[in-house]
Amino acid sequence: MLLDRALMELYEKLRETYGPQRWWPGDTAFEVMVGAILTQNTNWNNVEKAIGRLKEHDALEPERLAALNDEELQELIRPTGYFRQKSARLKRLVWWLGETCDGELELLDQWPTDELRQELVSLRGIGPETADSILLYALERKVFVVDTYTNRITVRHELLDPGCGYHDLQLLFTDHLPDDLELYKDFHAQLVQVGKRHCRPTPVCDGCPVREVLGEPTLEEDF
DNA sequence: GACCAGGCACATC
DNA sequence: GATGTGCATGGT
Repeated sequence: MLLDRALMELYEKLRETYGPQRWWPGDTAFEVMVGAILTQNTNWNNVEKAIGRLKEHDALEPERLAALNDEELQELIRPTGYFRQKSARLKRLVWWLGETCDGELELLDQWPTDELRQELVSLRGIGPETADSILLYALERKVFVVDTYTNRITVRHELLDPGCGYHDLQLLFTDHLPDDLELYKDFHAQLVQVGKRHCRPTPVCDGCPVREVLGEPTLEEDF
């Protein structure tokens, strides 16, 4: 079908432009989960600072992080912004890990993806994107991650209507791409790369590789 | 100084 | 169900 081809062409173009992204950066599944929360509406540079501080304090494993009091944790993650909210979100994630697998993340391998996703989004502070990032990059589940850039790109190029929901965006990709975990991982990463450079609230169309595949965007108002 | 970042929850209409 | 607002630091 037409969309299948267009999406794969887009992916090939992006990969050719930016190279394989090897996402998610992080040494352990837990580090990936922590990063997924810390990066909410936040530049990755700031997240790296916070992760580095957590590592310095040996706090990048569930038990050690749980042992920090709120003020200590907030201070370590301060560079990411929203540090009061995010410290609570991290604490809730760690609590949940304790309840479900006693902090042994390998035990989550037994769980069906749907159930894991339901559990994750039921935690306050973990929405659809954060849950899916955790599922895809920390737990290696075949889930396509949708973010602001994915939204802008598809809407500006009229692949979907403005106002489409998270699930609609997800289906656009899962319905039209091969069932391939590594493709899901790298495609999302590529969309972020091109998004940062070209798909900002006010588009920076000059030299955008997306245009070469999907044509000129219809210039909607900023979002 | 303004704009923006790899969101989410909650209030209000 | 759509729309608006608070959360907060740091880079460009």
